[in-house]
Amino acid sequence: MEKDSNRICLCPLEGIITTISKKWAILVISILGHHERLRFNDIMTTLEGISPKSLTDLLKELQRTCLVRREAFSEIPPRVEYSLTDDGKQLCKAIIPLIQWAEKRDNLHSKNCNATCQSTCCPSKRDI
Amino acid sequence: MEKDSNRICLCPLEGIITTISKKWAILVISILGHHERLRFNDIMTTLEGISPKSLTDLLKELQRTCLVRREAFSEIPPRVEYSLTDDGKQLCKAIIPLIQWAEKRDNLHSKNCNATCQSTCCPSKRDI
DNA sequence: CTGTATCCCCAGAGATACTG
DNA sequence: CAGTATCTCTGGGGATACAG
Repeated sequence: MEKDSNRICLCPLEGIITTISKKWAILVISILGHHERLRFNDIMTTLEGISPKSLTDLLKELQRTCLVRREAFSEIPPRVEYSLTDDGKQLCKAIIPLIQWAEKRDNLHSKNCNATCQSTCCPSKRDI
Repeated sequence: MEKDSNRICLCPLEGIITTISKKWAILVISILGHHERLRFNDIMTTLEGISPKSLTDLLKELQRTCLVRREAFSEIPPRVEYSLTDDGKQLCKAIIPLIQWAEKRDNLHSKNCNATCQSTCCPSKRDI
């Protein structure tokens, strides 16, 4: 029982958890983290399966929590670009240990991840 | 765009996210991480507000995913102790950067976290 | 192209009462 | 003490069609 961690407050985490635990959220963060800026449809097609409503809902939530920035250009046809804020980029880094832990654990528990990933479950692996 | 992270697969994370994003999940993991072993009622009272059903559901999920171990003793009255598995302990460590990021961010965005924590929102701060 | 506007559905979470 | 058994209800997520 280390003294330092005793002082850690879980409140802020609870807050952000409600955001990043939303479906697709981490995927969007990660994908944006690897592309600098992306348009609505690019994200849609990369995610393969998300509905426009779900994606706009999510993007709004991510804007609200200052993780994602939205830039609209007054053109015809309209162009909108999404990118991570500095906060979003830091989050991207903060979850790396979690991803690595999950990956290591997954490899220990089952060996079929690669097979699955090549097909449909994980578009991010191909596109990131 | 770093080459290494390009190879990271998000699949396993997606899997674990569905578990740890459940309400109370991270709180339970953290609390167990700081107490070695706890009984059902201890967790209940520490969490302040969770119903027995929600807690059993969650504990079952955490056992299913090999994060928490359950030990039952054949006594009257019955005694059951919960503790983290090695996997659970590693998870506990893996989310530290996330917690720190969230905490730092929370301090930047609003200064009233401490006030809130002292009251009701964050029993973990008192009890961990 | 970038979204809204609707409608629907059910899994997750809570409240309450009860049991071995 | 450590849970089950029920019931309820909300809202997140999806499908689809449409709009600026």
